[in-house]
Amino acid sequence: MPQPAIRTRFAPSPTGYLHIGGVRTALFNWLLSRQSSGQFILRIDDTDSQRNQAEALQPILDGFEWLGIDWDEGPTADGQSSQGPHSPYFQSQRLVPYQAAVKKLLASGHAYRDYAKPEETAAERAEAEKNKVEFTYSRRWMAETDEQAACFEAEGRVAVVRLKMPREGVCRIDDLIRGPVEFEWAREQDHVIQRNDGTCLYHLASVVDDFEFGITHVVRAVEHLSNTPRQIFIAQSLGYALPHYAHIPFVAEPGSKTKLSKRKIDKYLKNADFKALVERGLEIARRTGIEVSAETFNPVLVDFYKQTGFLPEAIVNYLLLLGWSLDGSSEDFSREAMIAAFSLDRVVKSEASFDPQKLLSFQQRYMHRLPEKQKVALVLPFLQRAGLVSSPPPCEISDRIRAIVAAAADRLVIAGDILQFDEFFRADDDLPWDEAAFDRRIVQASDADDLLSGVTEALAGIEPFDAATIESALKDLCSARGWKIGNLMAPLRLALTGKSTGISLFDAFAILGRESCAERVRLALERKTVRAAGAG
RNA sequence: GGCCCCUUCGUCUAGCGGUCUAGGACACCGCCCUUUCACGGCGGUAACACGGGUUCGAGUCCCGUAGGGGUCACCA
Repeated sequence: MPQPAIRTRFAPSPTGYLHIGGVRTALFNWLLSRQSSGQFILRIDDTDSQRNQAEALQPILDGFEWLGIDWDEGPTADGQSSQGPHSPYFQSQRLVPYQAAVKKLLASGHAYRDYAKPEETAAERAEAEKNKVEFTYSRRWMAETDEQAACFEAEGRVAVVRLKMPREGVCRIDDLIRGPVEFEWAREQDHVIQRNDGTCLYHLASVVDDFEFGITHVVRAVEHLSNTPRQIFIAQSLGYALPHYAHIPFVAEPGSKTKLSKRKIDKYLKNADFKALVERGLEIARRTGIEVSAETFNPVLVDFYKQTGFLPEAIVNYLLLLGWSLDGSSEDFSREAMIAAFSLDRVVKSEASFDPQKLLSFQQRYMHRLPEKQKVALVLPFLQRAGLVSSPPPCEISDRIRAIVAAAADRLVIAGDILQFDEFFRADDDLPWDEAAFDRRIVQASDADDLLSGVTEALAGIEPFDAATIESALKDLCSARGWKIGNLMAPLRLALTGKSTGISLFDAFAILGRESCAERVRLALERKTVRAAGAG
């Protein structure tokens, strides 16, 4: 039996960035629409901002595109216009239907013109606060007739439009995730729906749009649960059929239950895992010449993942499981699988905290499965941005990248990690030395000279110059000279790469080639002499 | 503060009255593999917030308490 088409929406404000929690909300909406062959709509909630909108919207659109969350109706990819049967999808361009709704509400007596000055309502609030009683607006400056309005206007007052909320009874919401939730109408305030300059506010706009766009399911974060009654009041007063509501828990801070916010980076940096991820990203950014700070470049924002070379599939899979599960053990979901399996009734009710390590483990899994060819394609732009490889890459460099990607295997977790293998793309005399390790294993090691010169001699006779042959040649060398292979590895790795850890050393030999290896060993010995003299 | 929501290992979660001496994943700790670092294999530590009910029987149902969170704008 075909399911009725579900129309869902995600409504970002153009803030200039895409928040990871927002992505999860969007993902749940998207999934729901896709499994019913319905539509997912992107609506831009910009009733408040007059700022540079296109610019602030672009990162959001780009983020969704990168993640593969596509929308059927909403802004065009460049954010300049709308596409879809209910265009436009920018709230800033929908003043006419909003004002029509306000007019209707006014006519039916569900709203009224209020001529109070902001300081007058503020004073009423303060009074209620002082007396420790619940604030209920006196409606003293309410105008229900034109006559009353004229009177207030004669005093030089200007009106806003407020909802005339019920003052008895309860509002019952049958939430698809939380079950029935009740609110007393009397505790609701006469919310402003139209400002004194004629522009409309979010709640009114949102309800009108949800109706006009034919939204069947409003799936959003729990922080909206307590303002659902006023939206229901607006919808019912306008004669709209109510959409289904589903309030999902928000994404919480690492190790906490507080809502994840991009403003509290300093706090999250105290979490070791979060900090490690940020630093890893910052290092990649530094090497690729992106000017960023932890403020604007961190795992709360989607751009971080894009810029450091995460796989969108891994992020989406991780986010799917943050607050939803199919059963106790299924973790791998392809796009098709998650569309088929997702359901609102298996959304967890409590907040889920963001865990950078678990995200990383998903990334590792997806990277592990990625065909080598795709890994190479993923990694190349990072090398180019870092200035280690030209564009387009010379043929022999492509081979080298392929070889390094293969040798790096699972050491390459995010694409930007390729920059840890920069020594393979540098000139022999341009290695970034690990000074401390070099001093300890080569300068201060009495046998380093013997070992390294021994290798230099052996190098010439290795044929073919591949990892397996090199390995057996070096092992032969060791047994001939009575060395332990373990003692040889550390100084040799340092000489060849400047580092104390990395890919298999035999692979490193083969990738660098005979001449480079010989040259690097020679340079290391030369460097040892210089440093030993300097120390003495 | 009022109202509303939430509460199983450190974290994400399974559990819809008996099969739970609570299962899986990440992390962590051992061991194996190994030239380093990873991967992998094997094993281990670790949780039902508390108190009352209901019931033959409660992680599972009900009521309290505590804790956590959200929300109370001419923001969205």
